[in-house]
Amino acid sequence: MGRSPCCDKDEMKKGVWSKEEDEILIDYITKNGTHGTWHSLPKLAGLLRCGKSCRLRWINYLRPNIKRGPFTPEEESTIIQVHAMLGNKWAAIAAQLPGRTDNEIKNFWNTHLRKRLLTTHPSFTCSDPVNIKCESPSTRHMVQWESARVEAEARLSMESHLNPSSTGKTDCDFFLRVWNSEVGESFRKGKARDNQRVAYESAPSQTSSSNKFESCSAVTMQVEPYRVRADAEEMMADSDSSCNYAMVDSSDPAVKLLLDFPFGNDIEFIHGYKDNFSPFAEIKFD
DNA sequence: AATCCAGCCAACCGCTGTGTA
DNA sequence: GTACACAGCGGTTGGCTGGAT
Repeated sequence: MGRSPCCDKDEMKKGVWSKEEDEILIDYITKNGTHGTWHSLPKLAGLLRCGKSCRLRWINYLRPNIKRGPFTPEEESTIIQVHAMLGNKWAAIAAQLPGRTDNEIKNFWNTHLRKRLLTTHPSFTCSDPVNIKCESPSTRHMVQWESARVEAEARLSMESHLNPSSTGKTDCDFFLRVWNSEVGESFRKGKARDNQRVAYESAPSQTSSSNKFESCSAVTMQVEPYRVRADAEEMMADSDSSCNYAMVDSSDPAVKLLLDFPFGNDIEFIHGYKDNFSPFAEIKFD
């Protein structure tokens, strides 16, 4: 088949954008929005750039609410943790950091975080998510997400149980925030595409996180883990008989990072309950 | 002062996913 | 079902900058 090029490259300007070009693009989008096609935008705006270039420039640099400057420690933690779960899904990671772009996060990871992790954890693998050994990416992600969600719910339920004065809206709901975000959404869509048989109710996004937290409580704690494992095992059997549900290696630095929450190490409180609801049941807790 | 080199980051390239005719 | 157009994503490149020699 073959496809016509997106633009006539000989006629197009490349390289760094000038201030004038930026102004033209901003002016056009301010007046007309980005509702048309990026393909036609440069022609309409009077720019000698291809549509892709305009889109990239707008998204990564010119659009409102872009956050510039160094990454905060909280942002770093978020990047490391989401990366530990998803791997090099920069757009998904960026969805967790308002104002940050996938390109910026990718660059930051490649120039700072990866080196730092390689220094502190020589065995660290840079692109793989948590080391659940399954050949099917969709299955692996399914297990990871469901596990993370269960653990987050458990954490919250336990915390509110131990601390009734808690509002239930703490930072330990990290995973649920992610789950309720674009990342979780894309995951759920991907899962639907995969046609897995797993009965999977629950779109947590149907309710607000805090509401869900208050309602899920102990029932969820008791039921979900078993269902998750059963579902996961069923999926393994369905999707790939050779797949080894060997679970994660606790020595994997990615797992350690995942478990190392940025807002206080509250992992201990689930130790006593790990057989009930830890998705990492085979991890040896210290 | 000149050169080299490594790090950073904006931008490009090529591929994939999705919608549509 | 097929071909195509387009948007979006992730990997890679190349120019710029600042520090070292």
